[in-house]
Amino acid sequence: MAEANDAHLDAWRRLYVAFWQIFAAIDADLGAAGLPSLSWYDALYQLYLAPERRLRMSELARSAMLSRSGLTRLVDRLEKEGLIVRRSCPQDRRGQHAELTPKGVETLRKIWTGYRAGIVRYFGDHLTVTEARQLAALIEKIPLPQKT
Amino acid sequence: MAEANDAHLDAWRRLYVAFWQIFAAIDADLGAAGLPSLSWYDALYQLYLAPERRLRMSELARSAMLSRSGLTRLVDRLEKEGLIVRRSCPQDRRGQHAELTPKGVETLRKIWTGYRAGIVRYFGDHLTVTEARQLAALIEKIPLPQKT
DNA sequence: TGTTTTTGATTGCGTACGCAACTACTTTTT
DNA sequence: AAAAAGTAGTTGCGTACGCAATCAAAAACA
Repeated sequence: MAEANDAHLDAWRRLYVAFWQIFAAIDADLGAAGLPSLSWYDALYQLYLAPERRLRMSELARSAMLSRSGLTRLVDRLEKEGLIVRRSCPQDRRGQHAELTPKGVETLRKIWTGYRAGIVRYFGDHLTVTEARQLAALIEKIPLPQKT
Repeated sequence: MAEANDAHLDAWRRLYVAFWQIFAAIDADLGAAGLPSLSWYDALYQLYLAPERRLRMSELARSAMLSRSGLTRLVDRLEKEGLIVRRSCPQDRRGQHAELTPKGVETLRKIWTGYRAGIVRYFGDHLTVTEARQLAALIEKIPLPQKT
């Protein structure tokens, strides 16, 4: 294990504060614009990326960074709004697919418009393209923690 | 407003995913070690930094990035554990100070031990000192959002 | 000075989340 | 094939949070 250098701790602390503030500012702007929050975006976006725009509940939970029970409730809310539908999975009768509806795609686009504006305003505007690439490259050096 | 360049959006997305995963991993390790979570650390640490180790409730709410009501409840829990005490403020009889107790300092140190280990493990170990400084410098370019 | 407005903190209420227990189904074992 | 173990998703319960309403005290104003 490397030494717990001050430079690392300092970098983490700055990142921590900046991230939370930016995140909160973006989410607040979305709310003020009458748009759903980022947890909805994350789930809808993962479905949008998936083949046939559907995922098993557990897969979606992992990619949306939620517990399984948390995801069940989030899917309940999304389904109540007609943004997704549950479909029982033919291969495994225990399983469910969450599938994006056309209305869900439309909502995803609306959220993205506001989300992108927030990213630009609170983050992108303050970095050049080169700096953004440098930042991305630094982040890429950090492996995602393994769930143990 | 600058153009919403792909490099910026890409950098944000990587930062977003990495931050959440690291944060969740650290918090999970703290929980597994029987230590309080990072919201406690944040509040206790802000008090630790403050002159006479006390702050007005509103000040603490801002620096701990919580709503006032959220902070009231957090302070309730911390006070119940004896980590802080409320003291009514002589200058303003509406006001309260939250003041760190010796037990609070001790708990802060315990959390920091685990927190630092998590930062090292999930973040610091994957960057050189130079890279950590570069990352900190990039983050510093981004101003904290103004509360509007 | 008395009244209105503002401010600091708390409380009621609703929302979102995780953990552990549960149900239903599948896979493995014997 | 029957029993045991494992897995997918949901539900009960407890926790943490924000918003809006509230109360007490201070500040601004008349």
